[in-house]
Amino acid sequence: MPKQKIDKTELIKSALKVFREKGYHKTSMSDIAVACQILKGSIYHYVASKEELMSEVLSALKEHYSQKVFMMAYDDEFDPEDRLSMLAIKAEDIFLEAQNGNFFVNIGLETKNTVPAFQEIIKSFFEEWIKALEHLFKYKISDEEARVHAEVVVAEVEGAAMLTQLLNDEHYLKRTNKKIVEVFSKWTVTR
Amino acid sequence: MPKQKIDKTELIKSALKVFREKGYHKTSMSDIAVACQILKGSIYHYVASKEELMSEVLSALKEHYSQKVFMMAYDDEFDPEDRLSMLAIKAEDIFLEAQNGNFFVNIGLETKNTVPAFQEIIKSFFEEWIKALEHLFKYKISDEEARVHAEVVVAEVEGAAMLTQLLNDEHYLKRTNKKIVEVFSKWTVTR
Amino acid sequence: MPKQKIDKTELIKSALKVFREKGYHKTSMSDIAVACQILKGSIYHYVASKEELMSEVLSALKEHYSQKVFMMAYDDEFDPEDRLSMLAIKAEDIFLEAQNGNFFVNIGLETKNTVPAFQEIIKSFFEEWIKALEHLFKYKISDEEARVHAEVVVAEVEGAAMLTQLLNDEHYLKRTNKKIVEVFSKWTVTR
Amino acid sequence: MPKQKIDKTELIKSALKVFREKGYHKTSMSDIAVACQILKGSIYHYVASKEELMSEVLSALKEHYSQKVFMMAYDDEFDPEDRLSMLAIKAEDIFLEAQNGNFFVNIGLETKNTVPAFQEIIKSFFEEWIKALEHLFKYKISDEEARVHAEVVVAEVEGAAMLTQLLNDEHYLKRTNKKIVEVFSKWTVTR
DNA sequence: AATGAATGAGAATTCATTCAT
DNA sequence: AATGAATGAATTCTCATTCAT
Repeated sequence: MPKQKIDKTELIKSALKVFREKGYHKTSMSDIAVACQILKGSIYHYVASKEELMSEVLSALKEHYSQKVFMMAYDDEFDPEDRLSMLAIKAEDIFLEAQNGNFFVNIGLETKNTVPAFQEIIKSFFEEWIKALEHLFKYKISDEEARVHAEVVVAEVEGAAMLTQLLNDEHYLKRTNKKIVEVFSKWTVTR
Repeated sequence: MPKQKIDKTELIKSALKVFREKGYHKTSMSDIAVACQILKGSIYHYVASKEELMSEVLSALKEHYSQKVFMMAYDDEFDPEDRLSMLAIKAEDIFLEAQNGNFFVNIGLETKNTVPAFQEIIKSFFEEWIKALEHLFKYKISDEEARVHAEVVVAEVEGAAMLTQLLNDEHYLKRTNKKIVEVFSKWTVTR
Repeated sequence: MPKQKIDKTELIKSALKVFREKGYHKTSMSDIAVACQILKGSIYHYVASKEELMSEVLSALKEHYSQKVFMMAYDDEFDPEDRLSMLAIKAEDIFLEAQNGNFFVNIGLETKNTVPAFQEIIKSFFEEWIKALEHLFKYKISDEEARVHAEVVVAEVEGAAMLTQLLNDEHYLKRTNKKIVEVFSKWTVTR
Repeated sequence: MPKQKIDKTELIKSALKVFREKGYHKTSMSDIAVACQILKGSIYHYVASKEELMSEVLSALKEHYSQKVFMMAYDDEFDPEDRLSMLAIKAEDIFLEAQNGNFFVNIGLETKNTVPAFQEIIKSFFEEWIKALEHLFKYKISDEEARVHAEVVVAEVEGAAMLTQLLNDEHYLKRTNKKIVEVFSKWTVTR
């Protein structure tokens, strides 16, 4: 009696939720099955392994960021200031909503030496993020400075997100985001 | 052949090495036993459980930082500039040597929702670090600014360490450390 | 080779056999797995733990006694004398067949201070047994006397079963059962 | 630094306490070591194995009953009635004090099929008990009846002790002991 | 497609026992 | 005698994965 109970998108969404909560190694296929209300064995109709499932989760999430968040940096309909603001707000929302920081960071650190397969996609997430910021900063500062500043900003945000998580205090992340936008606004255009 | 093969300090050192490499959940007691060249079961002479072992590792490491690193911030024999420099160098060395970033961050993020017992000690590590920096910054800026700046610096360093790890490029961490020391030197004393 | 190899009823029957033989603590999940010809791990498809397995065994066995043995005390199609006789015969058969006395007694005594979870169901077994006898005795003696006598009879039978087991001699149990039926027959109805 | 910390008698007493509480299989050498405040390894100076330890415990306890309890049955300084009374009181005290019923029964049932070595001594305990009662009953009834009645009395007491334990109600044991003494007193001497 | 029973390797932990000091 | 570290086998339980239905 085969009846489609879920589709792959739902599986990936549920898996993300569980992986976010418990991390990669501590999440069992059973946990995920419970989360999508199917049986453990059925997961293998959609993916070949736990590792592949996580890869798909990471890809889907990265795609989401690319198209819904980083993309905003290139949208000429808005001022660069507004675009940066929007980026910052989106990022903050995502971090705080999930209450678990940046998924790419969490999984990246946890699996660095145990599941190398995930590193590539995680790397590309950060590259895109840095590039989006770099693009905006180029409106105001030199190409070289823009790259450096983009890297610094990503580091600051991630560092703040981590403190927010480990010290259970949202102010680290909020203050950092505010500062980033302010600094940008104050720059006089030099190019 | 019952004869002292290891002592608790060695066990904790070996455990740290393995936990650093594979994280908490992916490390098995067997992995640790291999690392200390004893049998799995013998570990239970020293600690009651894997969780307790990790707690001891975290405590020992925090103690090490307190006494060998953060302590330097309070050593009046050196200029504040030099003390900050020394702090930065020490921290950088540790991060890069281990090739696995900040142990407290890695374990803290991995176990946040799965082993709450570790959060307290991890929190205290960051508190001490922030306080050490705050103490130094107070030589040059107001009390309130000093606290804020200390938090920012920790976030920056950790963010950079994370990028260094995930993107496999040491320059993030090195640049950040350099910048922090430079900024400090440039401040004219205002108090 | 995933195909139905056993069902839960079989698991419980096999577990009962092994528990009867070796008791609770000395029986390993491995022993039970061997008895049902499945793998150790597979047992956990049916029950969550050894403790739960024993609970299910006790429940199933109590249910069996309720419906196949104690129930006979209330069957109006037979004389009270015959009903008591049938009860005694059934009980004797079961004790002697298993060669291990009364499972509820054995497990109850073994686990009294180590697995309190079993006590409830064991208690209820004895309560039902006493009530069944009490019901029969009420045909001949006062309500109060009937209760006391039911308790005494259960104690006598269990004491005899124990001696039969520990001294390896069936005569204790057989004699006791005979006496109980005889005493009942000799009572002149007083109510 | 070898200093006598305990003697064998103390070891056996402590072991009895723990075995009574947790049974044979669930008691670990470690539990016993804790109870006598020595180290696990030191137990092996006194006994060669856990099994030997239990054997010594059983022997010591049986010896105690022989000399302090059953012996009373043969003491011509008292009336047979008084002797039986004393026996009953002693037995009741012991059962109720320990709150764990009859040690010989508990261990006998638990280890019947797993540690045959204990059965011999357990058997001899019951034989002596029965013989002591038989000796007293012979004052009033025929040799053959005396033996049978002694067996019945032991069964009744043990059955009642078991109910007292499993149903958590002292009245079973107390009522049985009272009855036994009363019945004895009522017998007119027939020999 | 979905089920759910089965697998088998491996996890953490316990424990009786040994033995050099 | 006592210690306490070490052993190694066994125990309970978990889990990713397979596959007949």
